[in-house]
Amino acid sequence: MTNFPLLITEWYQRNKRDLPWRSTKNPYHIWLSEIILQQTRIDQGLSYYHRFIDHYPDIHHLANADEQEVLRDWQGLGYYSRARNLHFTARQISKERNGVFPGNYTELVKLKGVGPYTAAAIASFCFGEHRAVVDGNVYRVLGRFFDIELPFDSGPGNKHYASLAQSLLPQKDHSTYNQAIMEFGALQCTPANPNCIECPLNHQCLALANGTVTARPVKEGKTKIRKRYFDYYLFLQDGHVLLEKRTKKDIWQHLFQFPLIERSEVLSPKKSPAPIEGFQETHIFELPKHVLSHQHIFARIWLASSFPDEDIWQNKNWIKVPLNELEKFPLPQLLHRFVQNELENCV
DNA sequence: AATGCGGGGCT
DNA sequence: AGCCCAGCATT
Repeated sequence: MTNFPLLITEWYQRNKRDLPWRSTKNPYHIWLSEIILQQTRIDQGLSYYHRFIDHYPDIHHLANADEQEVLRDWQGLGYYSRARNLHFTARQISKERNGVFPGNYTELVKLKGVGPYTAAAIASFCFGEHRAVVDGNVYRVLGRFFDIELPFDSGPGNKHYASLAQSLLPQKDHSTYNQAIMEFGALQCTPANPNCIECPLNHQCLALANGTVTARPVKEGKTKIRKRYFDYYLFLQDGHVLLEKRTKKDIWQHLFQFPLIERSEVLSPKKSPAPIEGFQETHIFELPKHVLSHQHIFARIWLASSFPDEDIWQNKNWIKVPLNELEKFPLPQLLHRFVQNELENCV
């Protein structure tokens, strides 16, 4: 038996941050915050949370918005399927359930974009269900305190962590404890440089006693990075540009871009063929290397000061967009930055 | 069970 | 350069 939950909760009362979703049980607000915070740090997601609350005060506003508008508000946050699932689920709950969220884990986990973690969080925070949350923080805190050698990203490891977390969940104030263990992982038992010296659990932490703190939790999957080479073609004439929508199952699906040709090797300006008949570039922008979790993208933008004849590209899914409407189209972050920082120099 | 999906921050 | 982040959907 351990007083682990009590110590975690007491630490939380002394150290918790004041965050907007901590002072409500509104399922719409909690759900929105949890979707935004999937694989995303609070510092990065907070402004997006405020923007969505501002633009879509309740779930019906979100349901009645256009998907492209939602994607535009999500621009820069990454994992864009979250935004599409958010919008889909808002429409579903608004139309089919009159805006009322499912009230328990089993029903919540059926929603698109809501998995075991998010369903547990909503069930616990909004409805007081006795259900332990298991996120990256929980893997780390439990993996260290109990010095768990089982990888958390394996089948057996996943089940072990889930049942351990559930067994530790107190009967009283379990919702607060769920918040507490995640906050403890985010602020005290951090991935790098955990503050073990001042930790209230340092006398009972098995990983600290065994000198395995930095080795916990164990993960078996390793990341492999792919290099990609993108040639964008920016046709700029009379205050208009050509855009195309990404439709393939690939990065940035459903976002827009300048017409793109992907090369299989390092770009050679002399050998790169023109994207279309009559293309004549006037400038080449080298974009900074775009570093993502599983790929590095080397991109350049070829600028042409005139459009090709429309009958040449009308069979492609390219659209002609006035520059002052460009901001309505969700772009990948590397193109958004280019538009913000460089495009005005071309016009 | 394994893989793909963003962008930012840290070591 | 590699790992992590209030994970999930797809295959």
